[in-house]
Amino acid sequence: MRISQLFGKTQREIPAEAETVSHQLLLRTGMIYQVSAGVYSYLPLAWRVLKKIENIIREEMDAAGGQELMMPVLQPLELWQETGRDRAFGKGLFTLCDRRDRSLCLGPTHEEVITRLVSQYVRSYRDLPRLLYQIQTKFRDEPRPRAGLLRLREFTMKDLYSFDTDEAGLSQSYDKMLKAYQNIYARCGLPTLVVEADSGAIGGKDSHEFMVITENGEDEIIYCPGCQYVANADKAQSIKSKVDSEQPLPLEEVATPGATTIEKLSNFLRIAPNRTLKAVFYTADGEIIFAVIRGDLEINEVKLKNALRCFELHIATEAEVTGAGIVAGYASPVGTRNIKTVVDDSVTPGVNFVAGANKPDTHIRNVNYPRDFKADITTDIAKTHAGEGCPKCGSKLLSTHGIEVGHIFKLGTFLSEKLGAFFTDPEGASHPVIMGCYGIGLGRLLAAAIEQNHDDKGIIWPVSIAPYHIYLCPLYLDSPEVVATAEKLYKELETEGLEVLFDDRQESPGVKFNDADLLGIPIRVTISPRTLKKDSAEVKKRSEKESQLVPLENLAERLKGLAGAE
RNA sequence: CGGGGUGUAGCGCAGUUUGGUAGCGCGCAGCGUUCGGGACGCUGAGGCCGGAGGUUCAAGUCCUCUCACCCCGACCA
Repeated sequence: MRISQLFGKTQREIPAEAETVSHQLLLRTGMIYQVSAGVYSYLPLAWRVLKKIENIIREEMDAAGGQELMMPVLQPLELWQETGRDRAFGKGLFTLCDRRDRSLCLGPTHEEVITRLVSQYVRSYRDLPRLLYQIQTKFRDEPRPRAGLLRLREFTMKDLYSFDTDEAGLSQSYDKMLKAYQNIYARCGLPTLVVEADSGAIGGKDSHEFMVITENGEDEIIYCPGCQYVANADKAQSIKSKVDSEQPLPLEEVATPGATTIEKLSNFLRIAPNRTLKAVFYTADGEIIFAVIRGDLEINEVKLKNALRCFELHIATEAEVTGAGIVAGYASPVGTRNIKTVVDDSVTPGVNFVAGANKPDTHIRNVNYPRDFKADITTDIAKTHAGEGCPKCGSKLLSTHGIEVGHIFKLGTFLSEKLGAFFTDPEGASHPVIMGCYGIGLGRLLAAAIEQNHDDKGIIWPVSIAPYHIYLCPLYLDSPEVVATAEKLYKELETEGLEVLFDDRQESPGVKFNDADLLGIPIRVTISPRTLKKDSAEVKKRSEKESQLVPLENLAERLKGLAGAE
C-alpha cells in the first residue's frame, strides 16, 4: 500500500478527547473515528488489524472443534422475556419497535438465539457435544462508554457456545476453550492472566476472565504471591481479621450525638471500628434491603447482588430510607421488622458490637447475632483488599489492575430449561443441555494490544496483528536511483507475500521516521543515496534501537525471515 | 442516573470578565529553498462560534431552554 493513497492521516497533536494511551494512539494514527459515544468507524489500518485478530481467533476456534455460524443482530424481545434476561440487562438492552409495533432488541449477546436454535436441532445425546461460535456485532447501551475501544456500545465479539450432556463434558469444553484462549492471546502477543470472575448478567457458576495487566486497567485484580490464587476484586475472598469473642452482655443504649459515621462513632466511644456494625440500605428491584457488615469492612455490591439474586441494586435514596421508617446514620438491624436483611459472615461471631438504635443520636452496645437481630441471608458480602489474608494459603494478598479481554462461563442449564433445549439420553430420559459460553471482544483486544505494546513514539505492533509487516521508507525522492530501487523493492516484497506500507510521500526524513514509529510497523526499511552507495538498505525493527545495513541482493529473503520469525 | 468539565476551521487552543469587522499554532493547497528524527519563506483556501429562543441599534460574548462529547462513581468483551 502506498501511503500517498492510504485513506487516513496521522496527527501530530494528541486529541483532547483521549486520555488512555490506546485511545490517543488509535486517533493519532488515523485508525478510528468516533461517530457517537462508544461507536466508531474503523479506517483501513484498524480494519486490517481487526481482521488479523479475527482470523487468529477463527483458527483457534476451528482447531478446538468449533463450528462457525451466523446469527442476527435483530432479535425479538419476547425471546429475552422467556429467559428473564431482558431484566438482567435492564437498560443495557437497546430496544426498538418495528412497524407492526412488535418489540425487538439489538442483540447484546446471543445465548437466547442459539439456545432456541439448538433446541430445534439437538434431540439426542448423539447430537452432542457441539461447539458453535460466531463473530458478530453486538450492542449494549453502556452507562458510560469510555477509553476509545475499551468500552463500546457497538462492538464486535466472538462468542462460542458449548453444549454438553453432562458436567464432565462441560468441563472438557471449558478446558478446551481455556487453552484455545491462551493460544489466541499468545499469538496476538498479549500476556494474560487467568482470573476467577463473577458471572454478572450472563449468569452461571464457574467463570474466568482473561486479563491483560496494565496499571490503568479498569478492573482490580487480587492475587496471592504465595499460591496460585488470582481473582477479580469483585469476586475475591479473603480471611477476615478476627475479633476476640466475648461473653454476650445485655443490650445498653448509649447517647452518641453527631456520630453518624463509623469513624466518628469509634472515636466518640473509643472503640475499634471492628467492634461496630455498619448498616447500609439498598434498593434491590424496588425492595428496601438492609445490609449489615462489621464497621471496618466495606460492602461489595457485586457480592450483595448475587446474594440477593436481584437484577437491579442501588444504595437507597434518602426518600426510600425514611419512607421505610429508618433513621439514617443511626440505622440498626435490632428491632427492624419486615425488611430483608443480609448479614456479612464477619458479624455472626458474637462480640458485643455497637450498632445504631434507630433513633437520632443514639446507639446500642452489646449487640450480638443471632440474639438481637435476625438475618435473612448470611454470607460473604465484603470487599476484599490487598493486605488481607489469602483464602487458600493465608499469605498477604496483593492487587493490580487489568483489562478484561476475554470471559468464559459455565452456564449450566438455566437457559436450555427455559428455552426447551433438551436431549434424550441412551435410556430414553430427557435432560436439559448443559451450556457454556466464551467471549472475546475484538476491539478491546486491539486496544489492549496497544496499551501493552507502545512507547512514547507510538505503537509497537506484534508481527502477528500488525497492519503491515514492512514500512518501506525511501528518503530523497529527487534521487531517481532511490525511487527506482524503492519501487523495485516494493514489488519484490509484495510478490514474496510480505505486506508493505510504502512511504512514497515527498516528505522530510523526520516526518517519515516519526510516522513509521507512530504507526508501529514491525520492520522499517530505509533506502537513501547513503545506503545505496553500499548497495544496501537500512533495516530497523520497531522494537529495537539498533538498525543494520543489509545488502539489497537478498533483502527480500532476509525480510521474510524477520517478518515470519517473530 | 449522581458529581465535575468542554463545545469557536480537520486537530490543539485564544477570544466570553467589560457586547462593536472571528484570531493563533499545526494540518491543507500553490511556488521556491531545504532534507538521516515532526525544516523555512512567501501566497492562499477553509468558520451554521453545538442548537433553539430571547435581550439589544448590535451577541462567540448577556439571559432561558436544549443537545452532544469527555472525566469520576454503579455495569461489562
